[in-house]
Amino acid sequence: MANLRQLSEKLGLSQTTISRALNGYPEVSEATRQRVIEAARQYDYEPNSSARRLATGKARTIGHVIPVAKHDMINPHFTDFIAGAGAVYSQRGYDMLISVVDGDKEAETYRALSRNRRVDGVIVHGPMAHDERLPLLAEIGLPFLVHGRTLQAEDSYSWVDVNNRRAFREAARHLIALGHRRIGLVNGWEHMVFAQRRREGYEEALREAGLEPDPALMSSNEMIEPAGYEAMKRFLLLPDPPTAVICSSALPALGVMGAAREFDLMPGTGMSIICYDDNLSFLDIGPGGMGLTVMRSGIREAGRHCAMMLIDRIEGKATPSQMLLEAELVQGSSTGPPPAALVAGKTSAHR
Amino acid sequence: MANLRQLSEKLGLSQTTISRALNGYPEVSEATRQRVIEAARQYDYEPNSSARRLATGKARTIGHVIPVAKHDMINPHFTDFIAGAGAVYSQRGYDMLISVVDGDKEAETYRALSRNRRVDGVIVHGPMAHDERLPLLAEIGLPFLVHGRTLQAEDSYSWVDVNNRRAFREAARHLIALGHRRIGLVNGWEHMVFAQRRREGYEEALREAGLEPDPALMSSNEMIEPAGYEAMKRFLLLPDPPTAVICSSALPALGVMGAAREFDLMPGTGMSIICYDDNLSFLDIGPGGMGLTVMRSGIREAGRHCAMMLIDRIEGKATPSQMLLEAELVQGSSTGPPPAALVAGKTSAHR
DNA sequence: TTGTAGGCGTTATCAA
DNA sequence: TTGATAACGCCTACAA
Repeated sequence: MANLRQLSEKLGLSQTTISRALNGYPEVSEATRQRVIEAARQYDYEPNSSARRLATGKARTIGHVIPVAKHDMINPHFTDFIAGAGAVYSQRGYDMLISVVDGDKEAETYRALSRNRRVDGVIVHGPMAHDERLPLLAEIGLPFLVHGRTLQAEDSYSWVDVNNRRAFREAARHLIALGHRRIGLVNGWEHMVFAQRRREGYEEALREAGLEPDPALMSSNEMIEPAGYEAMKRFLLLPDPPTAVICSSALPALGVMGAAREFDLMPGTGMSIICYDDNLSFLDIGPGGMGLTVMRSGIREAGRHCAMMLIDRIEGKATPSQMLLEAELVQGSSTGPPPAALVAGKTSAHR
Repeated sequence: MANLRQLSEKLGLSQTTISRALNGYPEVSEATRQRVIEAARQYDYEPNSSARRLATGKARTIGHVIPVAKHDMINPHFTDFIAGAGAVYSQRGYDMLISVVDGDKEAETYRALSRNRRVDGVIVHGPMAHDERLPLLAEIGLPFLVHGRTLQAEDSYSWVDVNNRRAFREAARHLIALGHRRIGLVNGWEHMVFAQRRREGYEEALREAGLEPDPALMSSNEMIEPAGYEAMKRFLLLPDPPTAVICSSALPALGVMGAAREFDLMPGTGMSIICYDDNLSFLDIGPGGMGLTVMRSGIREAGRHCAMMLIDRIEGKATPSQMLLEAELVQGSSTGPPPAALVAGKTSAHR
């Protein structure tokens, strides 16, 4: 059955009543409602979404704008994020609109999305320290939620973020407690705020243990396999190489492991490794998979939270709000006391 | 400016004329058109998409349905595919709708998408040998294009696929020409048609060289790192291990490399490796990246072709059509004559 | 070349 | 509890 009118003629009821029955309005009698619902199923009727959107003024759609330059990398974490967010959209009757645009057309795209009324709100990905998208979205009045935080006024907008500073501080503390004094950091690009925060957490832990952060033991790069490999190799060629390393993500961790292996350093005994783990579905680096000790906070859950909070906001069930997720340390076999400490018997073995 | 009526009042023109001017109809005078376009820009007017969709009956949206079970893996190739498809959608004024649904609700989702008129067509991902989605979509009359092929009547529907059989035949031939006789295959799950075709191509090449395919040298599994590792390890523990291996994808290739390294087999001299390469933006396994010899066909281009062909079809510019992409052999440093042949001097070095 | 009027399929207001 | 009727904002015959 194509539309309301036809169904109403079939049933001898007005379109109004049918609409009300189907949309759960209270004023329609239970008998009528049942009859309508039954008929809708029988005749395979479903409201036309454009018509409904036009009438209600709601798009029931959330947008994700993905800027991509020609041969740009596209963030592999995105897949799992949208798996989480998308599941929530489906449950709550929203559509997910993904807009892949040239890197320099992002602002323009937000403007168009808003003018068109194609979306009720957007999720902002990969926030920079000072991100021009936030004032833009505020100006055009498009509800948004940021996955991550900027350094702008934190409580003026909605976000979902991981406590990256704490995660990396805890990781470093864990290694320090095991006896490590030379700890490397394989980080992402620091124009991404989360990477900055991660370094800060790492440095905090070092300093509170009386260790001075050494720039030679830090790298900031794309979070991909070769970047991890190169960073680790550079570390290991130092006169005073690290006995442990903290890595920012699963992909570079593969490179880190590869480099360690080239130097015959077994994870956990020759070299301790802790990796931040987004719990990517296609790359299980933690115990159960590759067995690394990880700081874990699932990016799928982050996606779910983002979707829920933005929808609540759009539906007026919440005001701008924030959520700080904590990463959890999961013991694998890639951490242990440093080789020197083992020999000197300075530390008791963990576990 | 919110809508057409307001703009028409501002300009002292009818809504009709403005609509025509903006939509490029020929009958409006050039002077008027310029004036309208200028005013639209100035007042920041853009047509409401729901209204337009309702009036035209076109959604200008392409759907992608992604079935995901609770703790399922979500295909990492998807990211690059949608980067390619999404770029085309943007250029041609289409929206991309992604529907993440429970694994068992896929059919229901297609039905809803169609009844609602939310999309003009869909891309079908990950076709099975006999895929029930195709008859379903044909029945409900929703235009679709398959990324890959089923074993159903190939010219009855539109698809874009890689010539997987040929790619793997060529890869195997290349290794055979180098002198290899024991060649392993690290494949994906064979309920995916492309994996079947890959094995067939591999077996063809072996047979034409008088080699009998050995089940002990084949594995079929999820295309992730640990699967590659386990398969390779199993191969290497055989009494008569392979001297070369063909791998289905970048992620398992990492595992294959890792296992080879554990056995002190250098890629290219101790162990030849050819990998099928989707040219994932975040994992460059070919020359320039990890340096493997690869059979390459970019999945982003595949996404582009899918999008273009489906849109052409929807807009009546084309009938159902098919496109078979060829993978290209790209020489890296992971292939060479087998160690035994080197010693015996049976083969001249390649290149 | 421009304008009038009706329709697209819903939802929402007001009256019965 | 139900029903007319008027939006919602655009497109498109048909008329001028």
